Amino acid sequence: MKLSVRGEYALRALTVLGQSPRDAVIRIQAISEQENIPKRFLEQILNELRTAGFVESRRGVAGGYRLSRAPESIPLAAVIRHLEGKLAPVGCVSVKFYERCNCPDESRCALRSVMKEVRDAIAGLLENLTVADLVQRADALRIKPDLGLDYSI
Amino acid sequence: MKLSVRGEYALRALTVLGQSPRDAVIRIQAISEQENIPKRFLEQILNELRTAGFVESRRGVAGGYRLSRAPESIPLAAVIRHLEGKLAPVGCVSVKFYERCNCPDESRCALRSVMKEVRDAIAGLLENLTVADLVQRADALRIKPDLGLDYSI
DNA sequence: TTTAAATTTGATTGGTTCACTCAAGATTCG
DNA sequence: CGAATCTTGAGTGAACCAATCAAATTTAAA
Repeated sequence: MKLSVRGEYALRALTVLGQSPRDAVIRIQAISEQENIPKRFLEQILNELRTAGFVESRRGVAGGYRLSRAPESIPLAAVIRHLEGKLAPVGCVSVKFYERCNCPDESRCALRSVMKEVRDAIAGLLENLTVADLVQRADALRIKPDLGLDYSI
Repeated sequence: MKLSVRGEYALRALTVLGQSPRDAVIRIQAISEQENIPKRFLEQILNELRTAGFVESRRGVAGGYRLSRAPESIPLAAVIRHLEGKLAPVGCVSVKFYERCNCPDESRCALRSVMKEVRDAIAGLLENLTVADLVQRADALRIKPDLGLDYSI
């Protein structure tokens, strides 16, 4: 899997919506500023999320976006599949976006058998994580930031 | 991670080389025919693999390519990193190709924490699999093909 | 020593995707 | 009305991808 900037912005935006009260609508402008996402680009992305059914919008002066379902029922895998396509590293091992490859015999392709494992590892994680998990992690990280690889010698 | 056709061809070619006696050189033409890879493109790819140190070549009428190290000591992760770049789905969680992202605070980014897990799952697999595993699987699959999703109702 | 077979090198093509911008329209509320 | 917002579709410049091509170099065999 590879996440383009578009997909990254989408998931960050969904996290913001998930952090807000369920019925409140949030303006694009607000998300754009808070998350440092180009506004015009975010308009486009939120619109895709709307047609995909993840969010709903309200127009006009008191308009904005909100989640259209509970954050627990929006798996990250579903969002990524809508915006980026397959999770699998190659088409010939994708479950939802299968495409035949040009190797002489797919059923005896060693590379394919390895890539299947990679796909399963990725999908196994992303099917079970939802927007609610993103929200929960954001909360946890607010208190205890992940300093990750930033160690000093 | 995403594997482009280039990387896929590279790994298939390495598998062929791994299947042959250690000191034999194999012609591009032969690999191209056996694996159904465009010859001109394969030339370019094998050349990259050579400059990266995975294979060595012999020129002239009895020329060809062979692995430059034992297949057990060529991890798939190393090959993919050379040809495609990072394994991680986003730059901000990549160990070898880190790049800062534009989120307001990386150490408190929920998405980043999720993507880290994805990266670890991918890298955990690909660091431990080598060209020798590809060869071994190819042998196993020759006898017992993987019929995978091709079930009939 | 000639010649054919092979790799080597580097340029280039045509197509696609990416990240982003812009402009004009539609909707809602005060 | 009019201001703020979403909606829609088009368009741009850069990068990337898969593949091709031409020419140079190397080697072994005849």
